[in-house]
Amino acid sequence: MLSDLRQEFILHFGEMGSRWGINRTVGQIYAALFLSEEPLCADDLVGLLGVSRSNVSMSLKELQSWSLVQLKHRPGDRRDFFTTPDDMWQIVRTLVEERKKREIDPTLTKLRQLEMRPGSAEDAYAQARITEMRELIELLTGWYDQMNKLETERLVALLNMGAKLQKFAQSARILPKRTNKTEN
Amino acid sequence: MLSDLRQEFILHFGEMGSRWGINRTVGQIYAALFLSEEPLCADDLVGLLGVSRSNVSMSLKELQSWSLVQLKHRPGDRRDFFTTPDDMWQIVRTLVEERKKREIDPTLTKLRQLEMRPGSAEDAYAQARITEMRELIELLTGWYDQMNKLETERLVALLNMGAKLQKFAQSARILPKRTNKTEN
DNA sequence: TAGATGTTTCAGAAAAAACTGAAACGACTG
DNA sequence: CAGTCGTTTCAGTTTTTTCTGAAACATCTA
Repeated sequence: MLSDLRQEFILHFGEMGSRWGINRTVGQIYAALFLSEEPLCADDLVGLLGVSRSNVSMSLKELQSWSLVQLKHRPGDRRDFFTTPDDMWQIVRTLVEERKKREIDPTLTKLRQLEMRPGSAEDAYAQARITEMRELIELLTGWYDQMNKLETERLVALLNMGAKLQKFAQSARILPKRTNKTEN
Repeated sequence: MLSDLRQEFILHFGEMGSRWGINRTVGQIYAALFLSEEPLCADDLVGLLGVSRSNVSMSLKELQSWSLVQLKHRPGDRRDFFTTPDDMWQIVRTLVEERKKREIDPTLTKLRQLEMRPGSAEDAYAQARITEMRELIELLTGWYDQMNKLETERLVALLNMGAKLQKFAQSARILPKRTNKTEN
């Protein structure tokens, strides 16, 4: 039912899953869908992966909440079929977007909240460190938002231009660090 | 011993840890070190976090394997003290580097290996998909390697130039896709 | 070398996460 | 409405991961 090639790919993503925050079955289901030209339904996955029906159901729900799978329907068939988007770039964008939402945004919120706190003297260093972290994250996410606006073609072109981009960076004027002093 | 502010930060990173592949104690220890102006020793952390000595020991080892903490020694004191690097950028670089090593590189290896396989007809689609994934990952990591070469100052300047970078991308010539045909 | 101080290891306990089967549910269909 | 087909939920079990305390180890010091 499943060629060695696909088997191996699927198992790899199952294992890999645990290094991310993803559980094995979710990883395997995603991998199976990714490699399948045809949409698959829950029972297909049960057969392919040998896990329980309910596990498949839960895992698909999880994948849907990540917007990583698409629901398809066949005319005259009540079952839900699933695929991954054809466009790999779309997949990457979704993945980054969702991870940002779940991993970065809550942290940013927390950091801002801690920063606001009227700080006792003993916390001066900690608060400075928190600010530093917040600023860095904002810089990175802000930049990411910019990149995300580009259409895929331009983005690919940009990524392909590693060397040229380096040159561009050379020309970038480095702004003096902002200090607390009011400099005139 | 631990102000509310720091307490909260530490707990947040403990929770957050699980969304990454990191366990709670590891996250908490890292957070505690991050906020501490002074290096801390294992027993300090036991006191601060209320976990067992051996847990702290294991977790510190884990953090060391990630190169996320630095060992310090005080003259005339046999104990190991730990800090996080002062430079946030260094932290980010390390983090990305290590995650790449653990999460991307093994996958890339596996993908290449599967791609080489003499493909049976039924695997044609799967293999095409694998190639697509491999190429995309290579593009992204290749680009990352370029960025990683920049000194921090230039990198920051570049990141701060979101808008300008967009314009730059506009000007980027979009190269025609490479095909198998030998074009003259 | 005996003792003091600090770190690491490891087998088992505790906690958390993943998974299952069975039952509930929902929505069409004759 | 009764039956069919498919999905979802959930209490309980299994598996995995994390954590602990005790013992082993290592190094310095009197």
